[in-house]
Amino acid sequence: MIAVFKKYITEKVTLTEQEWTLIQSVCIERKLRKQQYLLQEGDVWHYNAFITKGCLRRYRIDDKGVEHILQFSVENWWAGDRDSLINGTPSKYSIDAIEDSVVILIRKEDFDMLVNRIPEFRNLVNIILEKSLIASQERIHDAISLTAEEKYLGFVERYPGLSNRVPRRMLASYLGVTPETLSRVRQVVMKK
Amino acid sequence: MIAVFKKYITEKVTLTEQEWTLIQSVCIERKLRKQQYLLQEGDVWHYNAFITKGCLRRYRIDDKGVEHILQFSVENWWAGDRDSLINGTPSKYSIDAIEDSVVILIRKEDFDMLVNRIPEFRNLVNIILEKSLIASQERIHDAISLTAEEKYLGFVERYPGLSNRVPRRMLASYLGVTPETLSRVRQVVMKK
DNA sequence: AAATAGCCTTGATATTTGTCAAGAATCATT
DNA sequence: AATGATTCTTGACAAATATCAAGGCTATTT
Repeated sequence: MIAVFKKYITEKVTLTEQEWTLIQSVCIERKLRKQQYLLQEGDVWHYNAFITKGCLRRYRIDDKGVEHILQFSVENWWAGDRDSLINGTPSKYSIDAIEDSVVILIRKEDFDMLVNRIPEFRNLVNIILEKSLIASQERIHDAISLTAEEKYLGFVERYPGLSNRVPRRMLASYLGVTPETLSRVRQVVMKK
Repeated sequence: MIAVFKKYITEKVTLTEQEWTLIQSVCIERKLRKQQYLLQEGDVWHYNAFITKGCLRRYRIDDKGVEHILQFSVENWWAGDRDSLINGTPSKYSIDAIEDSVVILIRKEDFDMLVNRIPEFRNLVNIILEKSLIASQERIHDAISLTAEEKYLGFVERYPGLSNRVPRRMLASYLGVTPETLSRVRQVVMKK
């Protein structure tokens, strides 16, 4: 499964063979069964996680016990809790697998080492950060501006395929509406 | 006003005198009258902007002509449109001054040069990026999870002072509610 | 200080979304 | 294939928020 990661990396940057060997040497592959936790609320997060297979979600649970999903991560994307990682604080989030998944973990110290030793890797990481931030801004815009229907259609357009892959109640949670509302929205959309 | 920027920088990282001189040499100071644009929708953004005085807002206007504010930036914070800056695409946002303001502009090429020549500066920029991303995640959570009242109280708590500094209709726009709703929410909160 | 314009609030009403409950459909396990 | 458990949908109703309209307040300009 590390081949997926290698493909991802080498498509984005050109590395020497030694550099890739160095990266590979700090990669930890971990399988996750559906429903299994990668991170539980309250624990401190020490890794960067790259998904080579499957789908994960990061979410929080409010006072009333309702889940709110901040992120879905599928193959070729990253997961984790930056806040906990950087500040060393207990995580407010939980991360678990929506499908049987495989992730590659790189410990924070190792990741920092890679960033310092491989300039191309640093660039890549920076670009990912920038893209994440731009995407977050877009999501904030949608959250404060759009109706439930617009949010749903926007999601389907932005992440084609994913809307059929995640359970509806989770999609509803991600969009910030109830499952019932999403169900009705979909019904209306179908008729058009 | 550049003294404000120097103070900001030197409080965060230690620089040699030459390094600061280099930074200063690419700083462009610009005054903005209240209401004046720093960036207009459709234009390409080429800078990083640091606010030394005043308050700016970044916003979008939807099909119905309604403004949606993505960000307020006050003294000692940054403004700009990363998306346009990085991708060279026309901006979806406008940025203008809520108060008479002073900003320091650094052209993209110059900024990249600083990042490459001054390792400490690169670190600083990275930390800012990380913090911005963490804050964005927090805002997404609030947007999809909280009621209007909770959003308002959260804002007041997170940005004390700012809620009295920006016009209420703009605060409402930032929170994703109408001015009328914010007005009513505040009325309820006052009584408690 | 007067005039003007924009902003904020308040009320009445409409719309959207949430809540609760029940039945149907789907999925996982045996 | 049968069972049970979860998820999804649908309906009736409740609550939250938006819309529209009017009046009062505030600030800016003259």
